[in-house]
This record gives sequence, C-alpha cells and structure tokens, in this order.
Amino acid sequence: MTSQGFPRSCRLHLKNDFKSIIHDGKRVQGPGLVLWWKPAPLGKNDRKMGLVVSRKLGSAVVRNRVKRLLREAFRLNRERLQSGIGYVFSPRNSEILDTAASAESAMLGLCERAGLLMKAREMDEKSAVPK
RNA sequence: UUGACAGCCUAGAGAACCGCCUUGGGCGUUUACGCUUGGGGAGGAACUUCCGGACUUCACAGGGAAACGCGCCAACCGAAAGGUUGGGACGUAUGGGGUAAAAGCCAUACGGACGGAAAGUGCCACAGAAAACAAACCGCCUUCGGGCAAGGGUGAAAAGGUGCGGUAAGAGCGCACCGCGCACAAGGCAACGCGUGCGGCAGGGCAAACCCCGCGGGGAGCAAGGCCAAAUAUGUCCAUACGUGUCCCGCGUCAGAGACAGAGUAGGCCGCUUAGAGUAAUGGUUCUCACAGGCAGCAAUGCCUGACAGAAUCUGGGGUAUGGGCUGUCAUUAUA
RNA sequence: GCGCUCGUAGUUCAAUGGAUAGAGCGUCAGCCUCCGAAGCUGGAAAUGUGGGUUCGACUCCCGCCGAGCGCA
Repeated sequence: MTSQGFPRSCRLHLKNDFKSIIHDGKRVQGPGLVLWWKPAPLGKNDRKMGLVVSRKLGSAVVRNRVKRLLREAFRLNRERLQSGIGYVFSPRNSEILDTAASAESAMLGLCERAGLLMKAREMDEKSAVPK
C-alpha cells in the first residue's frame, strides 16, 4: 500500500537539488519529455521526483494538467524505478502528454532507455512500449 | 421558429478504489515523523493588471505649483474608483411635413472622453487665384480712372443659404423666410431653453496639438515590511599553552577548544487568511444517470466530445473569454 | 504575484498627422559566364488586431493579442 502513496518526502523541492541534478546529472530525451537523473547522496531508499514546467508549454491550466498526469504516472510506477535516484522530468509538448496513458508510457520509455527500470519485463511489453 | 439587444440564474450529480494539501482529536514518540479518526480544499470570470481602498514602508513644519488623471446636467448607490436612472444639446439613419429643389421644423431609433476655438500659440499636405491676413486666376461692368464678387473650377473645409427687389455690373445694398451673434426671458433644481427684441453678420476646422478653466492629486509596493539566525570574516573578554622569570603576579606572542557583541548571507518564521505559501494541494481509473454539442440514420437509436479557464496579502469596480437555462423588448417566420 | 517596456517586408532599422510607407542584407527573375562567385538590371514582400478622434492615422486615444525585462 505504501507503494502507491506519494508523500512529500518523495518530492524534490529545494532549488539546489534541481540545480545539481540538471547540471551534473545525465539527460535522456524522448518525444515531448526530458529526464535528468542523478544518484542522490542522502536518500538511500527513496526515489525523489521533481518537475520543471516551462511557461512556454501553455496556459496555467495546461501546465497544471501535465504536472498532475506526470505525478500520477510516477506515483503508480514508483516501485519499479531504481531507488536512491533523483528524477527531474520536464515536459516539452503538452499535446503528446494529454492523457494519463500517454504520460505514463512516455515516462516509462525514458526510464527504460536510461536503464533505471527494474525487472518486470512483462509489464514493459504490456504498457510501456516506446514509440 | 430564428436573430439582435438588455437583465437574471447556473458552472453536472451520485458511487467505488488509489492518491494529494491543510487542520482538530486520539495513539506511538524527545522532536522530526508514523498510524488512526473527523472537518475544510479554485472562479464567475480565480483571467487581464486598467482604475480604487485597506495594509506596510520611505519622505514630509505649513502653503503653493508642476508631472499625471478626469470633464454636459440632476437625483440615487458607494469609503473611493465607478455604476444606475432620468433629462439636455449635438451627430447619424428612417419616416412625416415643407420646397422649384433644399434647409430650418416634427416624430422615432441609434450613438458617444459631450468644459473652453470670442485668452494666446501652433498646424491644415495635394489641388486651388485665395486656407484665415482677406484677397482676385478665369470672369462681369466700365465714362478706361476704376468698380464688383454673381458665375466657373479646386478642396474635407472658400467670408452665410433660398427667393424677390435693386444695379453699369454687382453686393445684406434693401426686404421675406431660415441660419448666426448679443440682450432680455415663459419654463426648469440644473444642463438647457419656448419666445421677444436688437444687429446686416461678427466669421472655418483641429484641444484623443500645446494650452486655458474647474476638480482630484506624495513615492513605492506583500518579491512591501518585520523577526530569528548557521557558516565565514571582524571586535571584546577569558582559561590554557609558550616566552621572560627560581616561583607567583605582571608583560608579550600564536593558536583556539570557550564566551559575548553588533552587522548580516544561506536558511527559517511572521505578514497569511474557516483553500492558504512549499517545485507550489484541489488529481487518476471505472460505473450509473442527467444536460448540451457533433457525426451516422427515415426513425427508434448508436458512437464521440464536455465551454472559457487554475487561487498566492485581502477587498470594491472596469475590460475581455465562454457552455447551458429563464424573463423582457424589437424584428422575422409559421399556425390559429 | 507585483511592476515596467516594446510590436513596421524573411531579418536589422527609417519615416512633422499628408501623395504609391523607405534603405541595407536576404529572396525571386533576367543579363554576364563553359558553369559558378562577384557585379549590373528589374520584381515580389510589411505598419500585430478591433474600434474611436481627424478631411486624412505607422504616428494621437481606448480595448484585446503577442513578445521581452526587472523585483526575494
């Protein structure tokens, strides 16, 4: 049951964390979404996640919608991601991410290309086929 | 039935599971945190940032002025910005009336930043003789000295308009009607003005050009502002260590492992909210029903979609975007 | 969030309220050349949008739309 929760401790909210992950971490780019990731020094068991949404993406409604969908996708798949990593996602195209399923597949596709997706091969083929 | 305008209402409902923010109680617990149980959790425009106000801070004896903003009148609402209603003048359109043809006049509808052009300055391209000083290109008349501004044409705008008289030709030169100005003035709280008299006529437009008049009017804005405060640097004190010395006091030196100080960065807190501050919650999946729109269909019905838009100190307005419903007025169509 | 500035050809900039909105680079066509480059000649191409003031608006006024900047 804790696997589906998404408490505050799993989010990034310090400016310095964002800076270090984006500046020093590795970068993977997919259609409409960018991922930076870096092993976090302190959080041993947690995967921390943050979002960077530019104002150029759209209006406040569009930005909120994309953020919620990406947060929901991260929440549902948190257990399958490698722990001890700080993730920062940045959407670049709101039209590709306009449903929960497409947001989830985009996120999992990026994580698989980054080699951060744990086991669950069969789940991959079912829901997270990269385009 | 459809459309336009005006006003008002509303912003899908219910359920299950997985989650988020905030807060009260209980339990574990030193806090952090975790578990459990209740409460609350986007809008009519939260958008825009176009005007107000509260609040904070800086400046300021008092007064005047400037920048800037506003501008027909009255009543009402309001703290103010602003709004509502009614009225007036003006403009446009339609109709009536009028005329040789027009205009003035009347009615209806619509419009709006609607003080002042007779305080002063400035501008008015091209065309045109001439664009605000009045003059005269063609022209008209002539006793050849000169007189005239009717006609032509330009322009957005040309020194009142029409008619009659008059004259060498003409002209408000004279008269009538209209226009205009001034004075008085029925009426009206007022803006305004029925009307009367006088004047042959002053004189174009632009003030969303400078400006004048009247009224308002200090600046910046919660990222305001205030409080706490690591690290580092600085200063003061002090024990210890070392040097001097036989030892203590004293004096000097370096380091700090210490204490304090004010300033103040990272960071935190207050400001701050019966939503409330932080990468910033208000979500995801599924089912049922309702409403609206689109597509297909003769129809029953089926499928798809769910307007504009997301709080960040609070609050009053203006503007703009937009799904649905109701009422009223006007126009239109159909039926009776 | 609060405040400020700016929108002219594809781009960089001009234009007292006045005639057909101008110039450089770019682009297109032609000439030149064996073919190109350079050069020469010619053309296309714009006032963000909707109203208002004015005889007349890129210019003045108002509302939208779109960019950019500052403030801890």
